[in-house]
Order: sequence, then structure tokens, then C-alpha cells
Amino acid sequence: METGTRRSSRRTEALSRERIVEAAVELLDTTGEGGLTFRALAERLATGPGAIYHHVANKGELLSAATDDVVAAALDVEPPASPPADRIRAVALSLFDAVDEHPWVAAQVSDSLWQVTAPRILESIGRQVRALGVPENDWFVTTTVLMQYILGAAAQNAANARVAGPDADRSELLGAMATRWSELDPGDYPFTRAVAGQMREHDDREQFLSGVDLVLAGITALHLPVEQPERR
Amino acid sequence: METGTRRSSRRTEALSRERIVEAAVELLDTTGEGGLTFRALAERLATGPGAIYHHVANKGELLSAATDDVVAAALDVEPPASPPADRIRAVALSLFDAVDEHPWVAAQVSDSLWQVTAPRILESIGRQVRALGVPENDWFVTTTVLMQYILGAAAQNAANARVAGPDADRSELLGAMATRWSELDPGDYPFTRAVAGQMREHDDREQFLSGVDLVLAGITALHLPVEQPERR
DNA sequence: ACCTGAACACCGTTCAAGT
DNA sequence: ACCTGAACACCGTTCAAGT
Repeated sequence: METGTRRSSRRTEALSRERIVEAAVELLDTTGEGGLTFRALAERLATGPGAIYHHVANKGELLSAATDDVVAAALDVEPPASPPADRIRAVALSLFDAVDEHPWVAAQVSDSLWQVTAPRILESIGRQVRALGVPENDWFVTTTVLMQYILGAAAQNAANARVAGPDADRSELLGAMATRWSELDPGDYPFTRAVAGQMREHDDREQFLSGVDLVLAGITALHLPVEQPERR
Repeated sequence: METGTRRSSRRTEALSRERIVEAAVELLDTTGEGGLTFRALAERLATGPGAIYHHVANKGELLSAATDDVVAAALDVEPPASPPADRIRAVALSLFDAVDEHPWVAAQVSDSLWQVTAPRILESIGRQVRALGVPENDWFVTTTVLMQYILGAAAQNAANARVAGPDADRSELLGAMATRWSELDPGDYPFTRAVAGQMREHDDREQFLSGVDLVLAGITALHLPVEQPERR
């Protein structure tokens, strides 16, 4: 045993863009945004830093490819055979969870090469918008607003989660933040103080879904032809 | 003349946190995200890099303070004496434009120390939500959703604008993007292709305001007590 | 107490030299 | 064609030494 020549167990597999991006995602997940280094990545792939540049133009492209991988995987789940609104909720939640699990994706959302990934999301949500009965003239506005809300909320949620690392006690964090809010100047921040309690109790995913419902209700109110709903 | 001792014209003013943050904002605006360097900042302030650390803990805190400055200025405009919904639109647009003018703010939105700035925005929007007649139990959800949409949309808009620098021809960019969209695989991207034309024609600020209206309509539908509107 | 600026430990990226 | 890894030009941050 331990011949070292068996195909499936050889130590050095050929370098490829695919393997590089995969390793990058792992590194980002494990060590965070700052952990992705060409040196660290090269070591993990048992090669030198220069080798990576034969498959990837630069760090920006690498990050963009990693983001695209994560988003593509999140959108790959087959939506259930349910009404369009529910499918939108499903897609939204899938993206939300993906960003939550890979918080470094959030920073990419506000970055350039993102353009590559945008059509993926637009397509996935847009089909449901169409199925919802939104008139064609409103497809772009409606779908874009949904996408903007979903990504914006996911990004801000991930930012909050990133502050204290993955092992932090969530309710403790919320508690600390709520306390900070209640200590704000009563003259300048009456609303924020009044709302600190609700902040402490809230659940991120529930809050997110409420937002999706809100946008959906807005779409219904503004962009769906009025047909007596249910009643006849 | 040119005595060099007059108070208002001396070349070296005392270093202060305020002056440092101010210079950082200028540098970020002028040279972009990558242009903010302790060396460049020190040169601009006619001092050494180490001096800055006497007033600011590190680069993260500096970026956070710069962001807070910009947001505070954007929220400082007195809202007109108009209905709450219009005041929400005004605040939203003011933030949108601020992020558009200072695109580096977008990246900060998905970053940690942001927490400092969040209450500012929450307070400003929340007061209008309250004036709108939203029941107290829904204050937090409602205001947060608005904030998430506003910041998310602003960030994604800034990202798009950042791709080609400030001098790029906007309609040319949209055209190129629309063309790319129409060249996507018809089997995989039917919706995106169908919507490419609307994307080419759209106006960013208008699109953004439509989104705010959509969220407002959702709030009205879900969170405002039903009272016969206008009619009696 | 504040400033200076050289020095340290890193980083992305390049490129001659190898296979 | 692909890989190697030393070298280059940078960066954030520190710290002894000055005022």
C-alpha cells in the first residue's frame, strides 16, 4: 500500500481555474476576507503564487469568480411547485442564507465585476415576477427593486454578523446593541430609543421575509391589474 | 506682506481628528477607494504616517469616520414641511445622491463599524414612519426595510457607476450592458433578454424612487390601519 | 503630549528561468 | 504551455528618538 501512483489519490492534481476558485471560496469561508492571499492560496494548492496568474487575471477576477460560484449554487435549488410569490420568497431566502454563510460575498455586491452575476439573479426572480401577472412594461422596475432589496438586506445582515465572528452569541450582541441604542441622547434619538426593544427581540430571517412581503405587497398594489381577488 | 506669522494663513495647522477625516474624504473622492493611504494622507497633511495614529486607531476607524461624516451631511438637510411620505422620499434621495457622489461609501455599508452610523439613518426615517401612522409594533420592521432598500439600492447603483470611472458616458455603458444581455443564451436567460431594452432606457434616480414608492405602497397595504382614504 | 520617519512584516504582481 | 519562486513596488502599522 501507499504506492503513491494510484490515480485518485495522487497528491498533485493539475491546476485549473475551477480548482483555484474552489480553493479560494474555502479560504474565504475559513479565514475571512483578509485571509485570501495569493501566497496562502498557492500553499493550499501546493504551488507558487505566480502559477495562479496563469488561470486568473488578478485578485478582483478571483473574488468575482468566487462570488459567482456561491450565487450560482444558491440559485440552483429547484423552486417548489408553488405560487410565484412563494417561489420569490424561496429564492430570496436562499440568497439571504448564502450571503449569511459566506459573508465576504456581501462586500462583492457593491463591487464592479458583480455585473457578471447580476443577470443570474435577475433571471431567477424575473420569471416569478412575470408569473405573478405583472404587465411587461413593469418587469424591469419590479424585478430590480426586488433584487436590490434582497441583496441590500442580505449584505447588511452579513455585515452585522461579521462584526464579532461566527462564534459570537447572537442574543448577547443584540442585547449590547439595544443597550447602546437606549443610551443615545433622548433629544436627538427618540425614535431609535423607542425601537431598541423591538430590535433586541427581532429575528433576522423573519425580518428579512417581512421585507420581501412588504415589497410583494407594494408590487400587488402598484403593478398588478386590479381583479377582484378571490371574491366573485 | 508674506510675514508668515499671520494666524489664518500659516501653513501648518495643528493636526486633529477632524482635519484628518476631512482630508480622508477628499482623498477618497479624488483618488477612489485605493487612493486612501496613510502615506498619501500624511503627505497631504504635511506630516509623517505615524502622526495620524495619534488621532485615529487604524484604517478601519478612519474609513468609518469618513463614512459617518458623509452620511451625517446627507441627513442634515432640513426636510420640507410636507407629508411624511414625501419626507421619506427626500431623505432617501439625499442618501442615494450622497452615495452616488462618494461611491466608496457603498463598500462601507456592508462593513462592520457601520453600526455607528445606522442609528442616524434609522432615526431620520423612523420619525416619518411614525408620522405616517404606522402602529408602534411595526415601527422597527417597517423602518428597517426602508433603510435596507435605500442603502442596498444606493450601493448597487454606486457599484455600477464605479466600473468605468466618473467620466464615462452613461448611455454608452447602458447600451453596452443591454447588448451583452441580449446576447445571453435564449434558453437560459429569456427574461433578462426580454428586459434588456427597459434596462437601456431606465434612469437610475427614477428607478430608485419607484422602488421607494413600492416599499411605501407595501407599508400602506400591510401596516396602515384601514381608514377610508379621502372618501367619506 | 505629540510628532517624526525609518523599519518591519506583509501584500499583489511580474518575470527570468526552468520543465 | 505551464509552472516556479525570487524580486519589485507597494501597503498598514510600530516604535525609538526627538520636540
